[in-house]
Amino acid sequence: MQRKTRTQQQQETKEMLFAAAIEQIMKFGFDKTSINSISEGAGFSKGAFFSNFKNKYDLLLQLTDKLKSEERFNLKSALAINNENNTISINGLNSYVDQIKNNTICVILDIEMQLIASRDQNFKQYYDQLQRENNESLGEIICSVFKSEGVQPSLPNESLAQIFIALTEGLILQNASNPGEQIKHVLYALIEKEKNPIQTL
Amino acid sequence: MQRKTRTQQQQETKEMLFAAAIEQIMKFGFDKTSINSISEGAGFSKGAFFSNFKNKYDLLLQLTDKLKSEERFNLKSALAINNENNTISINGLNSYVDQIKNNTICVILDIEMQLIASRDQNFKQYYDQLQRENNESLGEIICSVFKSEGVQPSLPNESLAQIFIALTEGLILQNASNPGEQIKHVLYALIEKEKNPIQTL
Amino acid sequence: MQRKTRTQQQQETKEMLFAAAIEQIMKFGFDKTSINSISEGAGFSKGAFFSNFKNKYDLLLQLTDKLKSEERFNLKSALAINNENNTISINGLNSYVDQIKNNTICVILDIEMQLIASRDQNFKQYYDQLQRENNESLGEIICSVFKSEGVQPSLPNESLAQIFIALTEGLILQNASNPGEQIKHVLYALIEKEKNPIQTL
Amino acid sequence: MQRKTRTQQQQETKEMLFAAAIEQIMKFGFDKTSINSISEGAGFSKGAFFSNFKNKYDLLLQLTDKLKSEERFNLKSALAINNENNTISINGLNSYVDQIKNNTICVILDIEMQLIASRDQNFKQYYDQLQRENNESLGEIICSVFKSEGVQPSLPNESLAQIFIALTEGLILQNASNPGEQIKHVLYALIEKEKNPIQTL
DNA sequence: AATGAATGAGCGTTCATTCAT
DNA sequence: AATGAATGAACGCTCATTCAT
Repeated sequence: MQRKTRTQQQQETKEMLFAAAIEQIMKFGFDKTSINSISEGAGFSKGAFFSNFKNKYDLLLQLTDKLKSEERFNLKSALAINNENNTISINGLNSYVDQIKNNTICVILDIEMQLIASRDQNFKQYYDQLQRENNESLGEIICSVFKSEGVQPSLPNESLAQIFIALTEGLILQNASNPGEQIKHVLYALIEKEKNPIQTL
Repeated sequence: MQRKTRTQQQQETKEMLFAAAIEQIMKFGFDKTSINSISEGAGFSKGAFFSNFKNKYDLLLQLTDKLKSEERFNLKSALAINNENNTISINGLNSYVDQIKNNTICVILDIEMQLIASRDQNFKQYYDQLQRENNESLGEIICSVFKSEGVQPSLPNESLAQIFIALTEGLILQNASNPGEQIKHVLYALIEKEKNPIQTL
Repeated sequence: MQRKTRTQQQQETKEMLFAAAIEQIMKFGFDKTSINSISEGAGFSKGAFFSNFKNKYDLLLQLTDKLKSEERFNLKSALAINNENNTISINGLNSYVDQIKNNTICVILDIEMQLIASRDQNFKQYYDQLQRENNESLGEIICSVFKSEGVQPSLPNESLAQIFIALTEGLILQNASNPGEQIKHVLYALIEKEKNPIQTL
Repeated sequence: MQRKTRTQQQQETKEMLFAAAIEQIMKFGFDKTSINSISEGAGFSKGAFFSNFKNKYDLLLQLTDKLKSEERFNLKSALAINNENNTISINGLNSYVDQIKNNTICVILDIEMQLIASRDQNFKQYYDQLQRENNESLGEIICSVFKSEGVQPSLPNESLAQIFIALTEGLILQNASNPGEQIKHVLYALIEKEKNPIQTL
């Protein structure tokens, strides 16, 4: 008796192709990652790739969708916990930052995607649409941290999310020594700023 | 009497190749930019390219060197003015930010280079060495701004530079709506933070 | 009670595959017609193709057989009518010519097959064997026309058939404006020639 | 001292590529002839092909142009001789027919091209334009033969040319036993027909 | 009988690089 | 110094074919 249906098996193949693609795009970049090496990295031949993706660009779209979905799931989970506790402490964000910090793969991949988006209008629309939703969740989370400190951010949630992402990805890309500490430093400063609103620089 | 010496002519050829390379790497990325199209974009044939660069990788090194040198020159100039005035006001940085903000080309190119560096150890060493010096100057400038507000940054100059770059490049890459404003917002917060040192979050 | 036996169903599948194959080979040529697109054109997947044909070459053989059989059937029918009437008038041939003229599909397909035959000895033998029999019938028919005009052709029947086919297919392939008229013009000339046997050019 | 200039050498390369292409398209057909095998057949690598042709379709266009030009040259030469003698005897055409008869290559290639034209509108226009001019010359030649027998053809020159080509190519494609004899047989008939204009079939 | 995932050879094409000119 | 023909590896992709279902 077979455990796996055909559909399951194909899903597994696709997951292995995704995994190999992520690994290689991270290592070599999208352009230098060949369909052949993705397939072989996943333990298949080229044909398996084309049974699962229409072409290389389709892989990019599906991979972006997958990664952003996972990101969305993680963010929504964090928000769900927030709803239970009614607040997210800075310590809560700390662990998130630390986790992201280690996740160089995601950072490099996301920058790669943003770079592709900056050069390909079609992909940009696709990427931005997925990113916007994630930014909303991320913005809410950061906003929550502000509120847990008793302040209201004067920047819109989207900006908070973008600043957070810029810092996280930028510092990791620059191989900065303590990205997590520095992100927290900036966040503290932004929260403190709201506590002392009398700034007239 | 010849107007241009041979060396001058070659230098001009090289400059045109650099210009074409910058334009195309920005538009298409390093991998998708071919030597042929760079050469033709500069008004020459492939041969001119190989008379000026050992190979495609050599172009990357020389281009990085060139761009980072120019950046260094700009930063040193800013510092020189600083030495005259003994300080750089936030307004001084403002104009720098505004200028960078418009300079999407440089940002995309620099991110491309950092991405390449993240995947190529040899290039990473080359890039980091050039970047380190620039970070020092940039750090000094930002430090100066802090001092002009009467405070001493608690972060090392290098971190200040890296945070500044992360914000600038990250926000531009994300196509954020007011990158300049947001960068300033963060900077003000960091300066304010130093004014109210009693943070114990 | 089942309407169709299994054999009937399979035969229907095969007919649909034949129809799709004819359409696509005509449109794109044998080499550029893929098994996949034939199958999908027939409303099936690749699997149906390989259940009905050993491989692509086998389709070619069976399709040739099918088309030549149908041609043979048509020719024999025409001959049968001839046997009743004891003669075929030129007008009888006219309608045949007119019908062929419109049947560009058959012409293109037949030329395709002859071209393949000219390059593939195995297929050539297969094709020639089928064609020879059809040429005999066609030759008899044309001979009949001569006889209906009271003359005996001096060319062997096979040559008459080959000339007739060469004209029909060649003129259609060249997109000549009135292929039917021209074919008749030539036929009349050949018949007239037999009426005036004193040619000494 | 070098005998061959660079341009000459490239021309020679191109000629060898043409020769190899002709040989292989004749043997295997256009679709089954690969750029690689053409190049290797000519003694070069793939790169040489792409230095001489934009792509495979460009080869088809240039090859068609070349072959039709040569054909045009031959036909014009035959007409020039005609102008000297003021007439072309049937014997003159005989030798032409005999030569064509042996030139199976040209026939197969031309049918291949007509088949491609029947499926590709762009190529059809290109081919037809070249063919039309050749048909004019061929029509004139055949007309001349009629005149040398003291008659005026009742078919337009273009039709005469098309009938002649249909017979030549069609009989050769069918592997008919004496194509030359049969073509002459038909031509004689057509000429005789003009001598006995009272046909009322 | 029919499906369609997977194979793997092969194709057209691109492109960094070499080198004779 | 610059040209551009030629090389050959690599790429994205197609497709006939196999086979477990």
